[in-house]
Amino acid sequence: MPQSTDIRERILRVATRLFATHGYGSTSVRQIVEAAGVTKPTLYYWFKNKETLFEEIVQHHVDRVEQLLEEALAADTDTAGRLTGLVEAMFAGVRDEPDVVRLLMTAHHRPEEGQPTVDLLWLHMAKIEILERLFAEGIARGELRSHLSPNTLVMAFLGTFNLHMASRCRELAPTEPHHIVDLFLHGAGA
Amino acid sequence: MPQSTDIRERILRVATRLFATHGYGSTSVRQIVEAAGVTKPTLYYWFKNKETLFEEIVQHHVDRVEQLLEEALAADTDTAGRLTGLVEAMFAGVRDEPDVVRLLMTAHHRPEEGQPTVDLLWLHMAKIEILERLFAEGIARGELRSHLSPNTLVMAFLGTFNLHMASRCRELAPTEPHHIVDLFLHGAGA
Amino acid sequence: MPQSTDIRERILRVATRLFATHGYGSTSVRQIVEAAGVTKPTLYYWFKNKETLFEEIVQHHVDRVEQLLEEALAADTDTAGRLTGLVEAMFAGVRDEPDVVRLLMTAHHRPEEGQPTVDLLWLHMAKIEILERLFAEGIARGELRSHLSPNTLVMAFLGTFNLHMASRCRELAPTEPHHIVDLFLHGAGA
Amino acid sequence: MPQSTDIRERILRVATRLFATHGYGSTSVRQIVEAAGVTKPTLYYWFKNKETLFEEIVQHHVDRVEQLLEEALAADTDTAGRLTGLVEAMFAGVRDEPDVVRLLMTAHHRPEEGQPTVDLLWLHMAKIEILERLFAEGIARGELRSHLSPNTLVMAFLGTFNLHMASRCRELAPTEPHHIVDLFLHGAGA
DNA sequence: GATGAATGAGGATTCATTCAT
DNA sequence: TATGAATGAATCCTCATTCAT
Repeated sequence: MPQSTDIRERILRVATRLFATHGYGSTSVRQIVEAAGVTKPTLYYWFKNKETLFEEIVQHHVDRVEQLLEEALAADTDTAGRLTGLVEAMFAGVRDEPDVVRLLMTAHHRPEEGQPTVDLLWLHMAKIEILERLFAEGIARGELRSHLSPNTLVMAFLGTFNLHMASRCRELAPTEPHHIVDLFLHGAGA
Repeated sequence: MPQSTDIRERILRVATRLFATHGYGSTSVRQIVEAAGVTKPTLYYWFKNKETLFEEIVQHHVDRVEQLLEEALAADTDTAGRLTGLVEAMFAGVRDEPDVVRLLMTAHHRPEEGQPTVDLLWLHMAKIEILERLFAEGIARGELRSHLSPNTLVMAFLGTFNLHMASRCRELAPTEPHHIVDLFLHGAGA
Repeated sequence: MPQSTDIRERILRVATRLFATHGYGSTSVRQIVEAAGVTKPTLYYWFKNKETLFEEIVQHHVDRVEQLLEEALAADTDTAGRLTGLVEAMFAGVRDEPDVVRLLMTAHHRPEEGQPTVDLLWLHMAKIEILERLFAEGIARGELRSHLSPNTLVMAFLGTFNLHMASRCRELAPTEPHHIVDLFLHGAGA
Repeated sequence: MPQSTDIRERILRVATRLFATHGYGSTSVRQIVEAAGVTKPTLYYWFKNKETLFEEIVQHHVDRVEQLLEEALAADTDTAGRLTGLVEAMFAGVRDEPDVVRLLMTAHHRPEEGQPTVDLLWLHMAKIEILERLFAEGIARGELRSHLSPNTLVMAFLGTFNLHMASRCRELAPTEPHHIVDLFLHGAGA
């Protein structure tokens, strides 16, 4: 029945994979429609053009990431628990859709000079804001060192975290989240 | 006489900027030659084709990064000092050539299906290997906690570090390297 | 009930305007249906295809023009009066549907090589025939110079006439028809 | 040698014919390059795009027409002689390049909504201005009736003239120019 | 060393048209 | 009657690349 929407979803799925694999400019509309098993006019029936298709994909996943962040912040535990929960949720998301990380790492490109569609900076800004609230609460509760700039904290946690997800050499071990948060909270020093 | 090499360098410089700004596939040879003020046959005189031009650029900067890593490792101080020196050196490099970070973040794309030219993974592998040696020495000297997997350490440090360089919102403060290393060594916990 | 015919008429009206403005080949079916507020299958329900839609429009206005010509010829006055009446009637028609002149001036194009749908020559042939009868009568009555070829007369009158209608810079003045016919009959010479 | 410019000229020649035959929108770039025996990139090497190719063609012939008009005006004879010379020169031009008339009759279309590239009105304005000077001189010399508006004179002469050139059913007879001017000056009335 | 001119292949997008509903 | 969804073929244009000079 919802055959129609299925086609849209299928296009989105294969486009995500292709954009993530080859990048925006190196992915042709022909590649997308052939992989999706549809014709070119069908793609243009559902999407205005290649660029808005790309933007819709990016925006969709950006929204999902922010949602995960909000949920982690809302958990009823201490900072360590919240951070662990966040990492676990993100790892699960990556496990389900492995292409997304790569896609988001390329989303800061501007297909057309002029309007910065989805900038990596902007992308991080949203994440950063949410994380800063989390860390501010942690400091207020006395669970985090107060003399560190919140931004420095965010950079350390988010960077660690991004790199873990980007480098999927080995499968993400279930105990990994604990180690990551442990290292972040207690440091590497002896 | 050095006129000739100047042309080559100019092509490399503008190509770096364009590849970093638009990505490999969204940068055309025409854009490059127009920005460099040369003609297309001139570019093809100096470089085999677009792909090898890209690879040469990437390889050049990868080599520079590895060189910085090696120098940091060779410094005659403790682990904290080495890490601080590394961050400072990298920050200096980014200050001089801001496009490079963006370029390297996109270098994991495969322009042509099949031959993985310059893979992000491979890129990190080299970095990781060097850093792992640094951390192994730190553990051997008793300066780092020994129960943490070296890989986890690398991910935390490298990720933090990458993100700092990628987000050049504010100018990198001179005291920043110390804070970064401090946080890495002593953790965020109170 | 008349709803249905309204749709047909609306399509004809906007198609006339668009064909006249952009020409046959530069007017797309999408433009027409969007301007008419209908869907594409609706247009194809009422008209076989784009070409027959165009032909029907052209034929409709060609018929109207010929009708005006016949009526002018049938008037019960001398040649001067008939010509004046003809110009007046045509001016009135142009005032009501200003797009038509432009449309007919482009109708001599052959959308498809091979089948000359509506040829300008053919269009003029019909007009010319009728006008030639008018002038032949004028000569027979001794109202027109007899040594001029009827064709030359037709060309002079029809050309003057066409150009007046095509150039709608200023509103067509009510006294204009008299001047046009006066000039045609008595010449520009002192 | 001038092989290069030859290609440009060949493109212009066949494009003129095709635009005149099918109209701007119904002539494809593929048709043009195939008829010219070149490839598409070659056309785009010499011309920015289809629209500027069209505009250049139109402008070229508009310029030629205005030049003929100026020359006719400069002739050292009376008004009748000047008009006859003008008609003869135009007929000669049409004989050499028969497509041009049809082309100019379609040039009032606006390929893209917004900027009225080459408008028929504008085209006529230039012609009209020059002819009005010619007629003004004729009136000043007492060779033309003075109570006729110059604009009416222009419309009559230019329209007659246009139609003669557009309808090339039979070859333009050498004596035709005299008849045309005779009719214009002395009128059709007995 | 460097270039004007050319090309085969492919880019994104839209065309006129139709089917199943 | 009317439409949402789909299509093969064509649109204009640009791609990376090369050759003769």
